[in-house]
Amino acid sequence: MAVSSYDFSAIERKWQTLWEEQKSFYARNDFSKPKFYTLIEFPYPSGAGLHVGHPKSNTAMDIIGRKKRMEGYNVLLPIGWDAFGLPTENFAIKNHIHPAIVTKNNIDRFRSQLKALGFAFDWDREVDTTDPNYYKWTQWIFLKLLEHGLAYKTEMPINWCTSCKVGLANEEVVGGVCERCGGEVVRRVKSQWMLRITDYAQKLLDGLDEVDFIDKVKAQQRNWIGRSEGAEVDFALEGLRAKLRVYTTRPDTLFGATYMVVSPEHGLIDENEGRIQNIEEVRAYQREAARKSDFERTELNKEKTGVELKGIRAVNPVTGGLIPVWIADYVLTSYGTGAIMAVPAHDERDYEFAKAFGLPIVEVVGGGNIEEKAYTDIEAGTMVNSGFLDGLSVARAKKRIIEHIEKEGIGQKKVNFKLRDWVFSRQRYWGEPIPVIWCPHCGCVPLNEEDLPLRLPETDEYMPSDTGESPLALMKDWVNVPCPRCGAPARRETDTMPQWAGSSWYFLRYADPQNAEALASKESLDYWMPVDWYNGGMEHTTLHLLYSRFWNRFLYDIGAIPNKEPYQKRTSHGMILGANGEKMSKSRGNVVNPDDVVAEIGADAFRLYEMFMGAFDQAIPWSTTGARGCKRFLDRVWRLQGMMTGEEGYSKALLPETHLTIKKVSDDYDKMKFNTAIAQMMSYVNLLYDQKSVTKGELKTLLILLYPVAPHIAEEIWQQIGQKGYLHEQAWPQHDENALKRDEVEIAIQINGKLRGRMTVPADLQPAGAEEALLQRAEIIAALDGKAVKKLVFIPGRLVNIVAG
RNA sequence: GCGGGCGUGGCGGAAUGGCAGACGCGCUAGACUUAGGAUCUAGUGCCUAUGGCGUGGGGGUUCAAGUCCCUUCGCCCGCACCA
Repeated sequence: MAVSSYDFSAIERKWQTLWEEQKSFYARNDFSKPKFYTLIEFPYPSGAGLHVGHPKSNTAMDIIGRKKRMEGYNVLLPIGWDAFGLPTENFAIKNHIHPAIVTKNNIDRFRSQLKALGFAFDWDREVDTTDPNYYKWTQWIFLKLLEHGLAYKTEMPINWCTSCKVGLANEEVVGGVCERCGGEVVRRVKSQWMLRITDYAQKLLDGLDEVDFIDKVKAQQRNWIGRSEGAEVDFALEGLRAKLRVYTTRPDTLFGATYMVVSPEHGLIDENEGRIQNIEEVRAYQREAARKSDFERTELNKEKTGVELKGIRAVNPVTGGLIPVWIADYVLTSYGTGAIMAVPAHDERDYEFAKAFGLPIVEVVGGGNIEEKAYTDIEAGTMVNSGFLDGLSVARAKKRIIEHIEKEGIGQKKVNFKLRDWVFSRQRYWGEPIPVIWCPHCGCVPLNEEDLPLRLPETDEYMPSDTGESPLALMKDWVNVPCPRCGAPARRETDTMPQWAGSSWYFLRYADPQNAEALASKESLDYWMPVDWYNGGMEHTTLHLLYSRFWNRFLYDIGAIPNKEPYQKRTSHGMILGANGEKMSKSRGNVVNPDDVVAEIGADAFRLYEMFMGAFDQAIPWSTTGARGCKRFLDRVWRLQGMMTGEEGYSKALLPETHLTIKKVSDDYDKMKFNTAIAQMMSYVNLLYDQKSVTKGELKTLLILLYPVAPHIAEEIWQQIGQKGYLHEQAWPQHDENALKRDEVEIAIQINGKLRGRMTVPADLQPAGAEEALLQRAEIIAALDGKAVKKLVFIPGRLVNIVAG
């Protein structure tokens, strides 16, 4: 072994084996100790193996967990596999290997890669979403949702990925294309299972006030839920009994509603086909809108299009005026009532539409210039041309008009959400079967709980079909079963659940992963939940995080679990970019393989570098030389052994710096400021090298501080210098505030705010009464250079600033 | 358009309103070496250098501004015809 370097591969293997044999990091079922539940997002075991992004999140929570353990907590840091899903299935189809085999191989590879990085996982609690003992409970939760009316099947237009041949949730369509494969997404009407997450919109919004999530995550969740307050108002239709109901957030502008618009899919057209004089034109417009994918429909949103429904006119309920009704695709069928009252003077879209089609624009809020553009300010402006609202502010007018319409029985206050129900079925093989049976007599019959799990049938026929029917439909033996209720011949549901299902409750299973009687025992949930600290990627903020909060809240509401919110604290790590500053991808050729890094510099240096690269939540490019620098630092720590004196305490010369290092590293770990914690340790080691010696006490403290980031080398040196026991059994060191104090400090001398010199003064020198003494100092007289002193500001320990002229 | 964030050396980045550039990378010179992606020592913001200028630009508050306020430019992320 070279003197200057340490044999990381032998050392890392040694400690990993020992930790595993001794189960050093397994959570204890000792419910009397204070607990701390740290969670990372369980990985999807893809064929590509571990990505450098995984260790970033894992190392961070490993550091937090190891430190908490040394502070006396019973720590749970579990790991598992989110293993159902399309990429595995696609790989299986392409290579003619069963998805279960592909999954097993991928998991094995991930497991060995993670073990090689030395994470302090509790490997006894591994969960796998594709294990029937696990998905039994995913299916059980589905049955509960069904029982409580939160799961339903309906015909609806869905987002259909033409490449994956699968329906997608709104959340899975990004920029008009499939989030997974980038394929074109079109709308197709299909019968789909849906989960009524919209019933939980308000609860999911309110729950955010109770948890400690980083602001960015809270903001994105609020944005996605999209609560708005307004009113629903009925507009009478000339000569018809039916009314046209609209939703508006600006009921105050009701007097300015000069026309109405319904979405192309609105029922008004079919119901009044005979009355519409230009029905041909209207039908053509509908066909055109239906043909467009959502992507095209939003892409082409620059110019407003639409057709007037000739023969249909509405009555403005406050002015009594007759106003035209239009059909246009800028009105969405999926939001509000699918119909709007258009107030062109005070809404940009209505303004644009009115200009395009020459519709009247009536100002009802004064303060803007509606000749130029719509006036949308709700803070300023006074009502005009609005009868009994004239002279009121927008806010007051809103209250008054709602009172009015409620009294008149033509509408009421209404809250709306942008959040849509969750499209929950997939027409694919590699997912949890939905445990219901369709009976010609009884309809939709849920399986009995004792018949769970409903296992995926063994088959080689798992290709998706263009018709959109699940491959499971081909398996006659499996599909055709008697109805559990009446015994008549019936068929199983052949759709499977989306990948989000298994990940929506896995954090609960970790509390008690072997339980066959319940998703987890009450005692274990009472003890472990909620998750104290959950770190994951920003990309899961609107999908996984919202879905899992929904399931957790539902399970709480039915009394299955003890806590409302699953995660007490949520943080997010920044992406690791390729060396060229771009996102890592195979096509860009800038992917860094963790195996290669571990082979070159070892797991400890790899972990250290990922924590040192920069602020934890920022996106930062990878640097191979930077990673080597971290290896260099560990070599320097290794060589401290040769400079060690036998003294158990701290040397006097470095006493303040030693205690400062304890304080800074401890505080910074807790705040996830890993980069500055490591920088402090580097500075400290540089100082030890300057001294050319280190006491045993100092080295021991340094090893404990370094241990959460670089556990293998720390344990090895600990043993090499003759320490008994293991580092993870040690108590976390405390700093002594008194020891931070120095006798003398060097402060800056500023004249008019500019640096003009330095001097050393007693550390306890206080501003009161110090001015005279300071002005006698030779350094200050020199810096003043004869100028007259006007004012003196002394900041102890920092500087003295003299205003002079 | 709405929401969130960012702008500091050649690079990654540090800085409770108090000495800008900690720490690391890279680079330069030297030492030790048969050798060096090893180690050690010194240096390294810029410039017309005993001084001056510097945290995207402009203005302001302050004894003191990367940090606070106003304004402007640029970039990134999320959502987006949500009435």
